[in-house]
Amino acid sequence: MKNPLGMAVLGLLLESPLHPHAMAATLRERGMDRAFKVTTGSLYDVVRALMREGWIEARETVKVGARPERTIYGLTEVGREEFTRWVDRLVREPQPEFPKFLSAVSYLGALGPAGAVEALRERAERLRASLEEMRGSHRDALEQVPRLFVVEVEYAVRMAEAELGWVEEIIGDVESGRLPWPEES
Amino acid sequence: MKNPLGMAVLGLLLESPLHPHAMAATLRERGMDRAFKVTTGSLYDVVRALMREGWIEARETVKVGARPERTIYGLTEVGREEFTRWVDRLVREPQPEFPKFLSAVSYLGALGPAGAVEALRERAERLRASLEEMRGSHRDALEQVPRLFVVEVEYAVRMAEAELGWVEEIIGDVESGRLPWPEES
DNA sequence: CTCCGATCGCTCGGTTCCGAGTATTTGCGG
DNA sequence: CCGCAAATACTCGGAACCGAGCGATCGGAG
Repeated sequence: MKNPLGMAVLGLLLESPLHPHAMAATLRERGMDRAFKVTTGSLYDVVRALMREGWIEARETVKVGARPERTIYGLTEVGREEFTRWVDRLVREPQPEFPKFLSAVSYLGALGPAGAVEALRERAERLRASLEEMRGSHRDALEQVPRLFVVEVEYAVRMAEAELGWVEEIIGDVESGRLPWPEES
Repeated sequence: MKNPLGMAVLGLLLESPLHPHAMAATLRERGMDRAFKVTTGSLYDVVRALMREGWIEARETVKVGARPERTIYGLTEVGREEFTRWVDRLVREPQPEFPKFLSAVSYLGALGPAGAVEALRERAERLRASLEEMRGSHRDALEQVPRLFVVEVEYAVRMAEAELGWVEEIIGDVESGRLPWPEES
């Protein structure tokens, strides 16, 4: 059980039993697909895995018309406990992560001073746009639900701001010569 | 070609031809394994993929003693170009990422106010430690190589600082009641 | 009433990932 | 000079991932 999508599923079932398709739909409706990579294929794999572990159980399988059956899953007692344990662990222990931008920055030199500035400028622009959007949906959401259910957006905003700040600073450093390009390249 | 490890490989071969094992060793020596997930299995897969694309080519296969053969790979002209294109793309376009902490924070509510504070405290502690370590290795590295080759550490530090700041703030908000827990739970 | 696009709900299978295992060689403490 | 840990170099196969596809149904425009 590594896939965080499993955590999302447990979190949903905490409220009420659901069938996989409904899980995906709900997750997307609530905008949680910004925090969890929800793809149909993985979802069914994850549900199967949660079954194997005994953290969820099939409650009933309903057949409406001639459509594929829907199997409705609910949380077990163990699942309820494991869910909190899971959240707790991920909050406590920073995991080694490998964001693509970190990789790219490791080879920023390859772009040359002019190229680097140009590319960073475009990133900055895009970051500003996505920040605007996040702030908007945060405002909207706050009118519907308590702040606690929106903290993850606040976190995302904060991180994006930090990145934007850094990008802008580096642009300045390159242009002012505080970040020189060594020789060749 | 999705795996960023491929980018790392190209970046290394830019300097000189290498065999896979040496790539892994060099990557780790330089601490680049903080920016790239370097696992042996994936490495050989990635190298094979780069071959398929024609971005690298086998230069020679040497046999020393009775050890497994080492196949030494070098960059092609195409590979050199694709490398910069790759870096450029990743710098320009923020990719949707799914850090585990973001997932966890989405369900912070599940821990209850006291539990959340406790867990966040521990995270803060660990973040401070890892920041200390990063700052140290940044200082050390700066004495050996130009700043350009260490910018990715500066980025990592900046992001960790932002996260730490946010975590501390949330702890404060929970304790002061600015982030209340709605009803039950 | 009939056609078409959207929605429903899931399966399938090809890629990708990656850790455990394998087999040799070198270095070095005793 | 013996033995054992560390380094050298890669292979293998199971697991995870995920998008394309599939077959059905529903809603509503004409």
